[in-house]
Amino acid sequence: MTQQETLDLIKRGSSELLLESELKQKLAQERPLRIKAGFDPTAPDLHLGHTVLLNKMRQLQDLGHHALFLIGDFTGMIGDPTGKNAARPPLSREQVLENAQSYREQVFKVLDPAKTEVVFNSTWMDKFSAVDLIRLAATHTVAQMLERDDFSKRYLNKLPIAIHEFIYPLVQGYDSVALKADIELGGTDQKFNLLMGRELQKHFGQPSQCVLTMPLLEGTDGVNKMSKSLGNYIGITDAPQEMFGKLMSVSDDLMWRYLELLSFESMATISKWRQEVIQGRNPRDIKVLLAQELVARFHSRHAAEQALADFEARFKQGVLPEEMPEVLVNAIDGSIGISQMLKQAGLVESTSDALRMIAQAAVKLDGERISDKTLQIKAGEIVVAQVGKRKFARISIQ
RNA sequence: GGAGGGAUUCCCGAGCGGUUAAAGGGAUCAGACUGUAAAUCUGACGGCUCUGCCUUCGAAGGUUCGAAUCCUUCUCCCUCCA
Repeated sequence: MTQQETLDLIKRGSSELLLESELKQKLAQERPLRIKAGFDPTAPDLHLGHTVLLNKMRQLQDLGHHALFLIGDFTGMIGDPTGKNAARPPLSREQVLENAQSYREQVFKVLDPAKTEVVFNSTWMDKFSAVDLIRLAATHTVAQMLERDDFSKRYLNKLPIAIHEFIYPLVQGYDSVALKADIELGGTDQKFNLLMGRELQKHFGQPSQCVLTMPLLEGTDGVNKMSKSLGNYIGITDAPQEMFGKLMSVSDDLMWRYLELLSFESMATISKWRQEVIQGRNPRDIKVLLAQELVARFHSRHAAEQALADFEARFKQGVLPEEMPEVLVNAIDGSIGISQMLKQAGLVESTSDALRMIAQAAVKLDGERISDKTLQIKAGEIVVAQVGKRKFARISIQ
């Protein structure tokens, strides 16, 4: 592969590469480059949004480079920055380690374990003294900090910015110094922090890292970036059926975006599909291909086929899914009210919610629509309950 | 240190003594329609032992027959001056 080809491969799907000329020089050294990417220790459930970045990291590993999977436990232990969101309780050492383990399990579905080093920034930050920190802070001015989009917006809108929030980018940047990173990967929203790494490396007499930003993947709502807290995510540990279903529920427009950022199909194939859809092919068919590819990647080929079959049976023919949560529910005096049962089974949020769902004709028991909200179910019975289109449970009454 | 402004249900945002579980919008959920899509239409959207009861309007007290609305103290945020 020529250097240009390598470079094109690295840039594929990315949003921005800074600076290309420096990366060329680094590549010319023909040594494994140190690829850094940082992760928050608080959200151990990886979703497809994370995999955009991880796929790129994997690609670099396949080119022979060394991945540094950084868990920001130091920053995580400080807690949530914005006073607006209810203060997030700082994580304990145990929680951090637990989360890190969970990361490992998930991340190696994408990354090559042999070429990955998992590191924690507490390793060096715990040794930082107050003086060190002040010196680090002295490298930048408030005006420079306010260049960050997030800060300037909040400043303009008269929203609070806590002092320690300024520390975050500095620490993140310093991580690059500590790790002697050659390239740092991050979402486009991370650009400021990534550039901070460049500045600080220069300040500490190191060659500056290159910065490769990846586009942010929109969540299933098609608007906001995929995130767990917004509930618009598809987790890589989601069950095959769930993953399949979530992918199928994505809008047609968003489907193309997902193909571009998540599929390993060549760009040529994807544009061919796009052409076919313009000529009348049902976009649904393409979505099936996407859903199958991803389920197969995170589970298995078999699971993907199973999920498709299940999907078709359920929604084309209205058959109940084969697998659903099994729940035990306790009756009182030999029977239980329907709303109580649904609540205990976790199909609705509250009794009131249950009553609402019944009033809205959303509840089915063994396929029969229920309209009687005072219905009692006897102990010893086993019923298949459905609320809405997607929520099912096989409930045993005790 | 001084002066002023603000905190409303998931979010934004009305309300400024009773008709207010609290307008409107967004998000969400359900039903219809479909390709479990989008768009659209309809409805729901604090909790419960549910024709009634209980708890919410930053927190705690107080005034009142009655408070999200008035008073006091406190907490937090923003702006300007120093």
